Amino acid sequence: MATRSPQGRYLLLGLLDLEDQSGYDLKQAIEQSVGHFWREGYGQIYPALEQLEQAGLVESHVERQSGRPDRKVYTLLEMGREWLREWLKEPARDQVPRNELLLKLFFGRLMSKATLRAHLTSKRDRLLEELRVYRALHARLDHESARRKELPYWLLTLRYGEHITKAELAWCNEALKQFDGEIT
Amino acid sequence: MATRSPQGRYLLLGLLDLEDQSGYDLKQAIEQSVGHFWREGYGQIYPALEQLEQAGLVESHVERQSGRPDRKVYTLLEMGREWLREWLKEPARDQVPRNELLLKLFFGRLMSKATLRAHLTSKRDRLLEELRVYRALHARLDHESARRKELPYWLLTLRYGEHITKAELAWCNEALKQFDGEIT
DNA sequence: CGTGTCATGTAATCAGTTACATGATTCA
DNA sequence: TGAATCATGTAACTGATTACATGACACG
Repeated sequence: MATRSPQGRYLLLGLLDLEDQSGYDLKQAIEQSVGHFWREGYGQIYPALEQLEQAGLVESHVERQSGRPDRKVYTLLEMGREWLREWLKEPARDQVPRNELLLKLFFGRLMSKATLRAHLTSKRDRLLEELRVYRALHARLDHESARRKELPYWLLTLRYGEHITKAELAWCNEALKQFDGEIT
Repeated sequence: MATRSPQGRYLLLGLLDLEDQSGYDLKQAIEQSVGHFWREGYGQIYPALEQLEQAGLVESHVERQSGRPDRKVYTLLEMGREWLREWLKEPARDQVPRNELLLKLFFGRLMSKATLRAHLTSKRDRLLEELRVYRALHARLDHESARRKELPYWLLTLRYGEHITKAELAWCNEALKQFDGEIT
């Protein structure tokens, strides 16, 4: 496992540092904690866990369950914790930007004003929904994780999302105002 | 070419609609026009152009040059323009979010305050630089493209970048203030 | 004389998504 | 009876990045 290996692995290490859990649990945990800025599917998680185990960064044991499938629960090993710490020190690279909406709007001259507005209002709706999710998350964090030492960091990433979403919303409304009423 | 084929193809069609050009030109054009929200490398562009030609959406002719390599210049065909228009009507999907900086900050408890601040200040510096680029782009557009019909759409995407970057900057400063002075 | 620009492309690798497969239990 | 949840995984496909290869000219 080279230093430049996929960042998703470190996410798994980081979550396992908080709590022992299975691949299935990890998927859930990802959605609920970092889901607004990072996503992983099972197709990434399960093979990654196996590789991490082979590399000696985590270990696993099978928990037998009655009535439902057995769980394979992973534990972070000291070596894994060290890899995680090392990774945290390295500078973060910006993701390659890829914004499909902007790509379409860039060629906005080729579409009708109605389509243009539809793109923008649909985006605005999704943004409003996102804001609601953030508020719920915020409330849940304040309530359930009030005394966790990690809380300030979790709030930091949450506030990022709120800042960005509000900015997108402002842009959206500004754009809609600009094309408001224009026909053709 | 199915409807869900890579969006980068449509970018090529869109740029070819503005002007006939070569793969090399397209790379340059991408960087200078949509570079802040979309990137493509030669490894994508050249094969894509060939596929577009085979699909009958563009055509090419070779321009001989003395002293420098020949250019293969592509032209958008009517069918390509139609594909482009159809694509523009379809709703844009949000990209999968992947923010490496936030991923690290989420596990901020495992790093020193110095590292945390280093991550944030480095991000802030990059954001300030981005803002400068936007200002330059803004000026160039106002000056060089003043009478282009596409200008309002180009400005729309530019303002998006400005909004977002400013929001990120505000978040960054807020975060730095929060961890200011904290040692350990 | 080395670096950068112009110009086109291929091949190898790596990453990511989607679909598929299994199978018991719970809930409406 | 059918859908959702729990739980693990594989295989196929698609997409993206990186490195490599070529070669002339211009600039300092």
